[in-house]
Amino acid sequence: MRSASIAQVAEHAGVSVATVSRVLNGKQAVKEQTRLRVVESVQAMGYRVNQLARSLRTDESRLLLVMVPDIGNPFYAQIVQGINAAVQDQGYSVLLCETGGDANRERRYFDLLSSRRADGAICLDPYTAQQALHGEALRFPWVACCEFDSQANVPYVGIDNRAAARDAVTYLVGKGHTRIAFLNSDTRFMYASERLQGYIDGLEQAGIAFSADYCLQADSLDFAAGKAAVGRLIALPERPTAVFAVSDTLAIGMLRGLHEAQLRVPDDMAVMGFDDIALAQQTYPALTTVAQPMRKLGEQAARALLKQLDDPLAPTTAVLLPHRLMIRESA
Amino acid sequence: MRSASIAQVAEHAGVSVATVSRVLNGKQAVKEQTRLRVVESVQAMGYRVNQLARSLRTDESRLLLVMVPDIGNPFYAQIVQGINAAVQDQGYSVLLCETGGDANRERRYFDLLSSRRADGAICLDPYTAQQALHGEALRFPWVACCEFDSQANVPYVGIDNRAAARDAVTYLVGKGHTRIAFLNSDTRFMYASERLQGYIDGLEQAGIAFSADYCLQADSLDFAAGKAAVGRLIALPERPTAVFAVSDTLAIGMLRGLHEAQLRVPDDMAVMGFDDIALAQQTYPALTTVAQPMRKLGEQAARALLKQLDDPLAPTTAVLLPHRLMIRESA
DNA sequence: CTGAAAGCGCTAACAC
DNA sequence: GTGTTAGCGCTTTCAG
Repeated sequence: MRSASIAQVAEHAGVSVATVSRVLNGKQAVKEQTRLRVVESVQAMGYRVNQLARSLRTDESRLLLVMVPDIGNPFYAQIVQGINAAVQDQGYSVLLCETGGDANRERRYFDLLSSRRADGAICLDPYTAQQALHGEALRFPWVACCEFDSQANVPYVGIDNRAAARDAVTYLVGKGHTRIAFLNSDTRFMYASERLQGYIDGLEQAGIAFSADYCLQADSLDFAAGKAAVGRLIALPERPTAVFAVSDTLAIGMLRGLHEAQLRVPDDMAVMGFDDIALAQQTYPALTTVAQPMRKLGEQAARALLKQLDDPLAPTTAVLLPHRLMIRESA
Repeated sequence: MRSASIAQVAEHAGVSVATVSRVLNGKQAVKEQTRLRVVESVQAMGYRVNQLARSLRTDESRLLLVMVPDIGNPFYAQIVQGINAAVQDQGYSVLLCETGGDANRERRYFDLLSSRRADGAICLDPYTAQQALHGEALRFPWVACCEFDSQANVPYVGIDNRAAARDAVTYLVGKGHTRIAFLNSDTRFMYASERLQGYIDGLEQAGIAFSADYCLQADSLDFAAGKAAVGRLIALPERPTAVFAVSDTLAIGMLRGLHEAQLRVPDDMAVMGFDDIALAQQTYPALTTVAQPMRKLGEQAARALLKQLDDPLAPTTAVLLPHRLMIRESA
C-alpha cells in the first residue's frame, strides 16, 4: 500500500503540485485560503513526504552518520549523546553505525555518503579514517573524533592524549610509585601510541627508566581483556606497584582480576584508568582515572561537521579539549 | 562536485543507460564484451550508484532501523550485535537510532519508515510501541523486541519476564531469605510490570506475604539510580536481607551503595540483578543475575523482521526465548 | 542482447 | 499567487 503522493493531494485539493509543494515547505507565499485547503487534504489523505524524492531533487538528506567501532563500550555512548544534543534543533537526525571494526561494514556505511543518503559523517573509528586517505571519502563532509589518521586532512576533535597520559603517570609518581606498568591496546591506534608516548614522558620526567617489560598489550578494550592481563601483570619479575590502563573498561577488568588474585587495590597494586565512564564511580574501589569531556567532544564534533556542511570550503581545523584527573580510590 | 551519473557512464561506454543499469544489477544477460566495456567505464569515472534514485524507483532502501532508548545501557549493545549478525549477509544494513525516550526523536525516526528511507524497524523502545497503536506505524514492517505494548498487534521477541522474576525470587527463598526487597523501574514498562508479577508469584509460592514497602522504584536504569536506592533500602523498618533489581545496572549501582554503607554483600544483603550484561562477571562481588539471551533476542528479532519484509501478510507472531539463572557471588 | 522512453515523487524555474 | 513543466538518477517495460 503506497502512500499518497503530492499529485494526489493536489488533485484532492484542486490545486497544482507546485502549490502543494509550496505549502509543504512553507517558504513561499500562498494565499491563506488555499493553504488551508491543502493542509486539509494532506491530513485527509494521510500524506507523508517521500524523502527519497525530495532528497534526490534537493541533494540533501538531513541525515548524519555517526560511525562507532563498538556501542558496547560506554565511552562512546556519551559522545553520541553530545552529538545528538548539538544536532537536534538544526533539523538533522543522527544515524548510528556500529562498524565492529569490520572494514566491510565500514565501507558499506561510508557508501551511505557517496550514495547520497546521508549528508555527512562523524567517525570515531580508526580504520575508516585510514581508508579515507586512500579512498574518495575526502570528497565528503566528515570529521574525525577521538581517533584519526594523522595523515588524513580532515577536521579533528579530541584531547591531548600524550599530555593526559603524562599527567596520569606523574600523579602515580607523586604517590610514591616507581614501578609503574602500562596496559595499552594496539599502538596502531593513534590514541594508543600517543598515550604510550605520554607514559614514557612521565617516566622520563621523573627520572625513572622505561622498561618494555612493563608495557602490556590487550587485544581488545573490554572488561575481559583487562581481567586477562592481570596474570601477566603480577607475574612480572619486579612486580609493579601501580598500573595505568588506556581505558576504564580495561582498568575495571583488572580490578576484578586483582581481586581474584587476592591483591588489594590500591595497597598492593594501584590502578588507574582512562576516560571516566559513568561506571568508574561505581566500582569497588572507585576508579581513579583521567577524564575525557565526552559530551563536549561529541558536541564539538557535531558543530565542526555542521560548519563544514554549511561551508564546504572552510579550512580543516583540529580542536583539542582539556582532560582532567579524577582522583578516587583505586590509586 | 557531483559524482557521475549512469548516463555519463553510458555515454563513456558508448551504450544506453539501460545497458549500464543491467550490468550494475547483474540480473539480466549482457554480452560479455559490452559488460566489460561498461565495468571499465564505471571504474574510470569512479561511478557510485545513487541509492536515492534507485530506492525511489524500486521502493526499497535495504536499510533497517533499530530504535533503542539508550545506547549507554550495555544491555542493548549485545542485542544490536545479534541483529547485525543476522542481517548482514542478507544485504541489509542496520541504522541505530537512539531515542533517549524522547517522543519527538522517536517520531522523527519512525518517519524514516514512512518517508521510505528505511524498509523496516526493530523497536526496543516502549513509547514508540505504544504510539504505534494510535499512529499509522502498523502499516509498516516492524517488530518489537523485549518491550512492547500488549495491545499492539505486532511481532514480538522477548522472554517470559514473569517466570524469570519468579525464578529469581524462588532462588533467593531457597537461600533462606524471607525479607526480599524488589527494586523496580516504572511499571508502565511491560517488562517492569511483568517482573513485578513474577516477584509476587515467587513470594506467594513460598508463602511469604507481599509488602508494598519492599517495592522500591528507581526513576531510571543507570548505575546512579541503583546507588541512590540503597538509602531507602536500608532505612526500611524490617530491613530486608536480599534485594532483587530489575536490571544489572541498577544492581551494580546498589553494590557500590551498599559498600559505602558498610554493608557486606551477600552476607548483610544479598543482591540479585537481571540481564547478565558482560559487566556482571566483573563486579565485586560478581553479580548473581538472571540471564537474557541478548544475542539470540537480536537475531530472532531480525529474522522476524526479514520474514515480514519478505511476506508482508505473514501472521504476527510472538516468540519467547528461555532465560537462565546465573549464580555468582552476590546472592 | 540492446535501446528508447516512461515514470518513481518531488522542487524550482519560468510563465501567467 | 498559482500553474506548467523540466529534470534529479534510476529501473523497467516494450520494441526491435
